[in-house]
Amino acid sequence: MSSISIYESNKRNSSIAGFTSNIFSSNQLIHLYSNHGLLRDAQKLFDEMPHRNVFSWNTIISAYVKAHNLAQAQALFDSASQKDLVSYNSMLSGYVGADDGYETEAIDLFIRMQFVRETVGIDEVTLTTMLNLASKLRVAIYGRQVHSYMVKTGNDGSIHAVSSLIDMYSKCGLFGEAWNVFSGCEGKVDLISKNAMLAACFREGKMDLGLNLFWENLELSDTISWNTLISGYAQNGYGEKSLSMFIQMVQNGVKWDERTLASVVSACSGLKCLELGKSVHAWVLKNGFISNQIISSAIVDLYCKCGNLKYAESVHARIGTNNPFSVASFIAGYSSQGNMKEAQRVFDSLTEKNSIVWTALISGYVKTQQCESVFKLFKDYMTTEALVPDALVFISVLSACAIQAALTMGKQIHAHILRIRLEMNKKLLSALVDMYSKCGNIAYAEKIFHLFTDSDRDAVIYNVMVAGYAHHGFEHEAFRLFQEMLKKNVKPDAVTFIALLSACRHRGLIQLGEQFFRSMEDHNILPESDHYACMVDMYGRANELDKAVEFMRKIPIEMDATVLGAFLNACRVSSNVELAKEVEEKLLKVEANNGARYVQLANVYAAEGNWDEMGRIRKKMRGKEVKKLAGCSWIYLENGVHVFTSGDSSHSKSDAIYTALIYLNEKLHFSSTEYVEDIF
DNA sequence: GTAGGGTTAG
Repeated sequence: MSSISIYESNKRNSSIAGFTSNIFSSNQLIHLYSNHGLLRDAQKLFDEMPHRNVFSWNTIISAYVKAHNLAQAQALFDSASQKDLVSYNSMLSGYVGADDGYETEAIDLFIRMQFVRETVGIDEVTLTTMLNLASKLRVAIYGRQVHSYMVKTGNDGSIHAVSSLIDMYSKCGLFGEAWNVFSGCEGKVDLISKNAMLAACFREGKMDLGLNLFWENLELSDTISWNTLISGYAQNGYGEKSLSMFIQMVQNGVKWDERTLASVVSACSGLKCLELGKSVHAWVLKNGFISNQIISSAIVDLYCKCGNLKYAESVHARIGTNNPFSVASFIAGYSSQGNMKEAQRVFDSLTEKNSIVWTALISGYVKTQQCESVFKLFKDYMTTEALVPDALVFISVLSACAIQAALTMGKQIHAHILRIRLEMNKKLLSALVDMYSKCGNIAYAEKIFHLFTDSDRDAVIYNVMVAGYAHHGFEHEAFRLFQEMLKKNVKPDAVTFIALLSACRHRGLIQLGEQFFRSMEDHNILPESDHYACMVDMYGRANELDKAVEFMRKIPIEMDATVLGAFLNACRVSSNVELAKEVEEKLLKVEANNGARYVQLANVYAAEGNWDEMGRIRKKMRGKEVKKLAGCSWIYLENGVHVFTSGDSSHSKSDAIYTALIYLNEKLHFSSTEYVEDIF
């Protein structure tokens, strides 16, 4: 109604004031139509204008940019009889803000602007728009170049520039640079740049820094600031803090919106808190928020994370869309239940696949240790996907390489990452260190570890390197690095101690192991079953069954198969069949379907020549129809992977292979004899 | 006097 009355008054004005006023009011009206989504009316009015000025052209171009009709915007831009810097900037922001696929056009237009710089010019709007392109592409070198361009042309001072720079550096993985920009303009920080810095802190996992920033100047905060905190905590795995921030937000009388709600749902999923999630779901249904795609896909994710895929399917079906985010949740949900068939099915059902679903499926195959499927999918991803390569995909594939000890593949992926100049973030570097270490190349792992600057070294990367040293038998290096970690005030976590305790158990360093275990309390880390299992295994390997028994008595948590299995091993080493029998019952209660456990049990009895007991276990195994997967070795050749089990003769060239093996064995024998002779 | 650029959700 309001647009009609303005149209009426516009007609009246034009009859009084003539052309200039007519152009002015028409421009305003076009803008108004566009803001209300009435693009046809806007176009009609534009077409009917007897005279237009540069504002008319810019307004109609922007109208099409806003409506995401870039083809039409571009056609108007190309045919416009009057063009100025605003026309260029409007078109540029259209390309940059497009959902996908206009990056080249944006760069081309920016280059063309360099040629008309004398007449049209380039200003801060142009450059902040280009910063957006850099953050969208996550390519820090572009962002840096634009930043220096801004400095050179004196376009880096305004508050618009500051928030864009913070956002760009943060999204490109350069938190330190973002912080430098922020702290370099103290005094004139506004709400938006503060919010950008808050988001940067939480993106980097620096929650305390973000929280301080938030409370320091509470007057300078709005719904977006609160939303940033609530979602930031949820995304970093602090569901409870996220929910308590939401409560504080309500208590402070701050208006919340749909984004707040989406984050609250995601906090519930993180906590696997089905009850609370369900009540939020009910509330969402009652208040009509279910039509919001992001909220409803967050609810789908909630049910998937809680393992209730039936509920998730029904919510998904009711929304009835092709939403890639919900599909990614299903893929993760089915993967965590080991059901890759269903995961693959929902993936295949999606017509338009984004990086998120690719990442979800690939990491699903990694979790279920189906590495060949990972490599095959990765090939498809690289050849069919026109998207910006996602670091998370590379991280997943690198961990598949680590599982398979596929060094050549890992090296190729590393080279590829360098070639496409993917920004090396911490997670990617950690994945590389882990890959090289687990593929047996500790020297390369070390090299990459040293690429981390001191301030970049967090607990995760230290853990990877400490574990790497431990696995390669360099326990002194592992302990040294742990000391360094403490000295640099990096807080060790549960994983750190698993690495340290493993180093001790492999070397029989009982006293040191006990010391590490006790010191966990000083670091406020509660031992988990893996730690207990490490300790039991340590005593077991050192033939200290008494100590293992004593330790077991003190374990305050319910013992799972890892701990019991370690104890069983200790019984085998100390040839104690009686205790083995005791633990057998408990072990088969908690893990009745793991074939490997039966074999382990049978081996304990067999080692003592107790064939009756062994036969009994074998029978038990048959009755339960459990199988143990045969241990195997494999080799990568040009045309793929070849898997061998002991005494395997199924390979088409097995005769030739065994002949070569006999020959190699002889060679090996000779050389090891020579080696021994050298020493003595 | 009108038109273009900055922060938060799955």
